[in-house]
Amino acid sequence: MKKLGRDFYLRDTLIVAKDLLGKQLVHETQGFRLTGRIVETEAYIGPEDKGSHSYGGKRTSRNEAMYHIGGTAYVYLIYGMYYCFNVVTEQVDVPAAVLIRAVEPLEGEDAMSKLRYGTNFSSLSSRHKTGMCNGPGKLCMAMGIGKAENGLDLSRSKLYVRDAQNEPFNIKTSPRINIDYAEEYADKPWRFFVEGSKYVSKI
DNA sequence: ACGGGGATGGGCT
DNA sequence: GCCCATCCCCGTA
Repeated sequence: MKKLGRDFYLRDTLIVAKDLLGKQLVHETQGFRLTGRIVETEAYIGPEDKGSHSYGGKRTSRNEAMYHIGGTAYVYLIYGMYYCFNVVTEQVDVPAAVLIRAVEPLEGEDAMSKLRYGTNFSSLSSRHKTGMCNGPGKLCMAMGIGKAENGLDLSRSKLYVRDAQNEPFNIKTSPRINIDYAEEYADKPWRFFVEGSKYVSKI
C-alpha cells in the first residue's frame, strides 16, 4: 500500500488523528522493516490547547518540529527515559500534532522484540506480545524511534505511514491520558482508538 | 485488581 | 528545584 503524501497531513488535526487509525507506521532501519498498525492516537490541536507543548505559541528547540509543515516527525524525550512519536499536522507555523499512542505489531516482530525486551518474539509471554507497543514510549522503543528521527519528513524518509486495507472497525474516543494540568482541555475527547483492539494502552 | 513510588534528564519558573 | 503527552515493579487485597 502507498506511503501517505503531504496532503494527508495538511488537514484538521482531529480529522488526521481519526484517519490515522488503521494506517500502518513503518520504520526501515538496521536492515529490517518494522511495521505496526496504528490503533490509538491523541490530537494536540494548536496554541489554544492547554495540553499541548505549543500552548500559548510556546516555541523552543524542543518543540520546534511542531511548527514545521504537516508530515514532519516530532519526537521528544519524556521523563528522562522515553521517547514519544508524533506526526505534525497542518501548515507551516501551525504547531499541531498527533501523538501515536499504540500500534499492533505486523512485520519485523523479532527485531521489535529485540529492541524492546532484548529477546526473540516467540519466547515472549502473551502479555508481552500484546503489550509490546501499547503505549507511546513502548512503541518508540520497539520501532527504534528516538531523537535521531525528530524532524524527519514522513513523506520522504525511511520512517513513514502507509495506507492499508482494513476490516471495518469502530472508533472510540476518550479524554487524553496524563494531562491533568490542562484545565478545561483535560476533558476534551481527543484520544481515538480502535474499538475492541487488544493492542491499545487502555480501554 | 489497584495503587504507590522509583528511574532519569531536559526544560522551565 | 520542580514538572513532565511514561513504564515497570512491588506492595496490599
